Amino acid sequence: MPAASATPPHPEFSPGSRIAVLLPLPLAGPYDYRVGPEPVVAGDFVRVPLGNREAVGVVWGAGQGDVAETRLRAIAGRIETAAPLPEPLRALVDWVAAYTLAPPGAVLKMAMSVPAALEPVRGPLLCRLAEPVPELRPSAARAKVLECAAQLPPLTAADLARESGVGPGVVSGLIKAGALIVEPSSLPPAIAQPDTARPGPDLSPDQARAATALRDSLDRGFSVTLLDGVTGSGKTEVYFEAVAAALAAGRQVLVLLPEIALSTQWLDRFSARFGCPPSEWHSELGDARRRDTWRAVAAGRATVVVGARSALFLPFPNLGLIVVDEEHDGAFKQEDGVCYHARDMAVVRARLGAIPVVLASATPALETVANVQAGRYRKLVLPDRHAGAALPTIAAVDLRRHPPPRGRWLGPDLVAALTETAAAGEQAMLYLNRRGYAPLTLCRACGFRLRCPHCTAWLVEHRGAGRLICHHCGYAVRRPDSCPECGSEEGFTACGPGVERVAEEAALLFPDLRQAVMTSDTCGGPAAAAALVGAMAEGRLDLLVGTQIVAKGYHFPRLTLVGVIDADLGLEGGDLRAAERTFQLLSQVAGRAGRAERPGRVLLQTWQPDHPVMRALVAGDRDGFMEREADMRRAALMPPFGRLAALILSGPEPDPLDEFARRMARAAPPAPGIDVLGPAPAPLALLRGRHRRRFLIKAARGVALQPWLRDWLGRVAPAGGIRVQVDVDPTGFQ
DNA sequence: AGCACGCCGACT
DNA sequence: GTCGGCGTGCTC
Repeated sequence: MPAASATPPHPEFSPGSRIAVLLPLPLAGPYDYRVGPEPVVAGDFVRVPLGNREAVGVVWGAGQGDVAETRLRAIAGRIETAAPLPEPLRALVDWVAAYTLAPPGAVLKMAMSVPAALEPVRGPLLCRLAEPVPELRPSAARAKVLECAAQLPPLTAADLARESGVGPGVVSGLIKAGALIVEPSSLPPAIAQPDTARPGPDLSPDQARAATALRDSLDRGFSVTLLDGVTGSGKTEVYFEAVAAALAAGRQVLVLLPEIALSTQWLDRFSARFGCPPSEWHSELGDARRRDTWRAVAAGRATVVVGARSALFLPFPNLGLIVVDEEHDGAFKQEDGVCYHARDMAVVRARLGAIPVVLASATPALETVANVQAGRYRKLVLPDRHAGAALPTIAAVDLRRHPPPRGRWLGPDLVAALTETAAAGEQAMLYLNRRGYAPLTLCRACGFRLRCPHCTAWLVEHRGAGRLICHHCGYAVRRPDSCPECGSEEGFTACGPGVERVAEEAALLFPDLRQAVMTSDTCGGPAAAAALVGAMAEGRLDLLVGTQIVAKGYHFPRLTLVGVIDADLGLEGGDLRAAERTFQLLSQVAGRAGRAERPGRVLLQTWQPDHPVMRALVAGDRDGFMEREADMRRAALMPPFGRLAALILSGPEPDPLDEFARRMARAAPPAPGIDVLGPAPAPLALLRGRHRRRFLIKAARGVALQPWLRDWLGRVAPAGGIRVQVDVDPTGFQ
């Protein structure tokens, strides 16, 4: 493998010495062990005794020595089938653990997510004839073996000897002489290698300039480049050129996408460019594919991996480029377990591996924009849509002046636009970021609202599934016959719209249109999503009604109208990033319209057409909007101009939880530049049957937040089933 | 994460 | 009188 020198050598530890082994468990740190009779190197996977069982861990470095020599136990053995965990990945594990305050072993667990990959390759070793058979001293016994090997399928050495009627020594002699080749019976599945020699598409001058700049960054160590291009500007084609160049240089490439399971169009484009699909990495992968892909990455056989955020922890020995596409997308933030932001950690991984990282977006995150302005990230701009297509026109529809009829959600302007689009034989999309039929159901007699017994949330009616469902814990019930509160059998009223209800209304108004609903529940798997996307792209549908998954990077050439049912939806609930996120989502949805010859238009139904988000969208003033957002955050010393951490306390009973929260508040060590806000009920005060309280910690930019948090958390010990979760740089409202 | 140790309800 | 529930604590 060329350029293997990119990975520094692994320090070796001799037999009998004391080493640190990190186990994929939520322990405070690595455990010390004694090296057995064989030396090991840092990164080696080893089996170690742990209590009365055995665990697999990774040699992390020299022992720390804080455990008595007499308590030290010896390593049970080295796992020989796996290459050592590459140094940059070990460094990333330590970095992420220190930054997120997660136990290092919990982070390592993400890098060892496929235990089966470390098991020895199954199946017996089989012998087959070498081609060509080398010159060797002939003998009758050897001739018999060679004849059998030529005529029979591959056999084990013992079987081959028996079939040939010779002793086992003859066969092993032939193996030693190179006339027989021994291979495991279950060969790793072959992975098609991308063809970098295939010519890429014709690039516009802007695209070509950006592609050249990205290619040039490949052999210059660590760098971060924001690829900032309007929707439909061909960012993918540009970074594909950098991918091709990295592959041609013999390096591996990682592309992170927010929702890989739904990215069939991306996969098609990759195959069209490189002649074969990339390796995929996401949670929907089957066990066998996961295991094979992990091994292929570790062995350097998988050269391009496209994956969700967890792909960041794959054991690339030779990574040369990382791309984070749709870098602004909230799906890159992991909210449970180890809370990390894959975009930011991709930047760290790139720095630790001394390689470039490309962040691509039409609506970059404010954090990224600030990093560009501070000179930490470079920016490449694609100002125009590809192939002469124009950006769609965006108009706000004032629902105060032109409301839909009572109980309806499509206003007269949107209905007129849909009529025109249908008459022109073009496609339309209706966007509402709310799954199900209705977000709230209440009793006709007493007004009681059906709520989840385990969460602070209303039950959402899913009429298609015939259920009321909690979107937070998955609790589902059939619609009750009588009110659980007053017992009335008068029935229930559905309040507010979900996509199902909008689709129902559209079907009523436009019975001739071929329509489909696209949400995470209607397209359960990648195959169903691909089918819907394919039907839309090929014009077998006229109208697509969907949640935010319809916004994700799809290219529907015949789509000219996008209607946003409730543009204000994301603005509720004092979230720091509500405006920014709404702007990004609506820009992304709007960007689906008019991507080919026909111009596109977008109607935003809103109750607040004067809101800065709506004004900016209508005026196409992204940069002005982001500047004003930045000004507000700067004035409030909020991220990225200050730092934020959230502490979520949860427990089975509210009273002990509140008592613990008060104890925590008293224990907070005073420090200049750090403000502790709370405790307060967390935004979901009850989730999955657990009560939740939240602290927000606000710190100045230069303050070392993690040591302070560690100090604080060390002063109080939760008990009675109470758990404390730390989220450094929280993004959602948790 | 496992697995053991340790204190309170329904059984032979 | 025991078998077994899962709460708390330890594993180099």
